[in-house]
Amino acid sequence: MGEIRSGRLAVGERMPGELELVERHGVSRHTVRESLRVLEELGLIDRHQGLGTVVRSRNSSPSYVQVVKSPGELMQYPADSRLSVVETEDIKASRQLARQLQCRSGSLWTRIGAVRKLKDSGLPICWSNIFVLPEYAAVASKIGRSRRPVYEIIERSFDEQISSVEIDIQAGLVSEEVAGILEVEPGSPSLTLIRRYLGKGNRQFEVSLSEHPAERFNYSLKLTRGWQSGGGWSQG
Amino acid sequence: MGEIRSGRLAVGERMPGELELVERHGVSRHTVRESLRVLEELGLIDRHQGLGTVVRSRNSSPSYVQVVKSPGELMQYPADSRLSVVETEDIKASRQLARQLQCRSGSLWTRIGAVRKLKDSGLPICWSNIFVLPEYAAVASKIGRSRRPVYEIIERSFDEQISSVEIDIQAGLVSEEVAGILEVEPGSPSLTLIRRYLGKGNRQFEVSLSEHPAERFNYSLKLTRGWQSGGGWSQG
DNA sequence: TTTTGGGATTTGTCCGTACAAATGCTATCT
DNA sequence: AGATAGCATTTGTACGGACAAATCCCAAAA
Repeated sequence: MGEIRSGRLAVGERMPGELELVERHGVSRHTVRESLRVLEELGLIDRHQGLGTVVRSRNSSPSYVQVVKSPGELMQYPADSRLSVVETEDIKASRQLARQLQCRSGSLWTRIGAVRKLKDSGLPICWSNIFVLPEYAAVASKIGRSRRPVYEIIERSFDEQISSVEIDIQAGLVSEEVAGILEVEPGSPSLTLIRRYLGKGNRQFEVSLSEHPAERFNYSLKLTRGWQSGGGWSQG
Repeated sequence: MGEIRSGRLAVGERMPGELELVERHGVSRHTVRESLRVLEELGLIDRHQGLGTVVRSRNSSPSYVQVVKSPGELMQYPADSRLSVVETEDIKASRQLARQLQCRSGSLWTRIGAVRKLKDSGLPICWSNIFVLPEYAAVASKIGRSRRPVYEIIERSFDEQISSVEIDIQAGLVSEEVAGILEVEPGSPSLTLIRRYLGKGNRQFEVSLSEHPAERFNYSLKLTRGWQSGGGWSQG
């Protein structure tokens, strides 16, 4: 019933209108519309009132997805570890820092220097430079009071909601500055994570630069095979 | 219009039938059915012909997803780089190696040692120990002949299909053994990726241990907010 | 020449009808 | 008591109709 095929049309081309498909296939408009709805949900077509239906893609594609319940899961720190603030300051991003933060040179941030330690042993597992928008500077006083990640404290304290997270992972050597805080030798290997949190309007509201002694932290991810169907996804 | 709420019913309970909802809300059956279809696609209800509609869940949950078209995108190497085989051998996994490969101690693998270099300058960007099942050992002769990743060569050459990929990321220092091949000082920082590829029946068929000089490689990922809807996902 | 308004076309929303398929319950038969 | 058939209920599929909203094109007016 109403087997609609877009195989003969190029991507970007206009499909026959609903009423033409009704005539052509000898089915009701209801049936045509139902078939088109499925195709749209599969991401194969775009439908526009007044304009018509355009081919978007010839086939739906398999993909691979990693899914986490919350960005907090991305941090992968032990539950019995705590972040405590060491220092804060208001800064203007230098060109070099702007490159790391992926923001405009000269833009204003509040920097919060903090160390994360295991609760029982006091072993430090990371040193973080957390940059937040100045309008969120008050978050500094709440860090360490709860186990919530910083971004989440911001979400709850201000009118903000995460839309995406970007993470860069690099290897390096612990500098003299940070070696004492982390209780390691300067020059020992470290894993650095730069996490950029984007909120409403895709505005970047927090960037965390976290350096971890190599033997105290590593990072894992898992992706499973899934299928894209027009703005939606199914896991295989 | 046909605002259907399942808030008052427990999971597992039967919802009012379509015709009852028609009466109750004073809309047509078409409208009721459309609303129920959306709820079903969100995974909140299960509908059964002759039986009725059952509540499956109270809410759909937000999540965060990273989506890539193929596991090849995960490798993040420059397009103009090539992998070339240096050595291969059949091995039995020691206890230490088994821990890294996450396989049984004593299990058999074919190890393929290979270096990845930039094509033009010949600059080495990574040293890989690639472990494949012995039945896939013949893949070694195909590496370097095409730009396809190893797992994909295996997929195409044998009856295998990826179901998931697991990646561990660690920092360390380049050893004497590998320093010459990578043309860096021993003890300089490196980023190591352990990639485990699982195929049919979730059987692990390839594990790659790849070590990169820190300044020649880093790793990025991006997750965006999405919604789970009963076996499917939508990006926010 | 540019702008505006009207008409044609197309998809979107909601109404109604009819019949089929699936499920469960009850009554009757063996 | 167990099996079978019929009926009621419920969802599934497809038909048709009417009107609204969005888009584009063309002709007329400024």
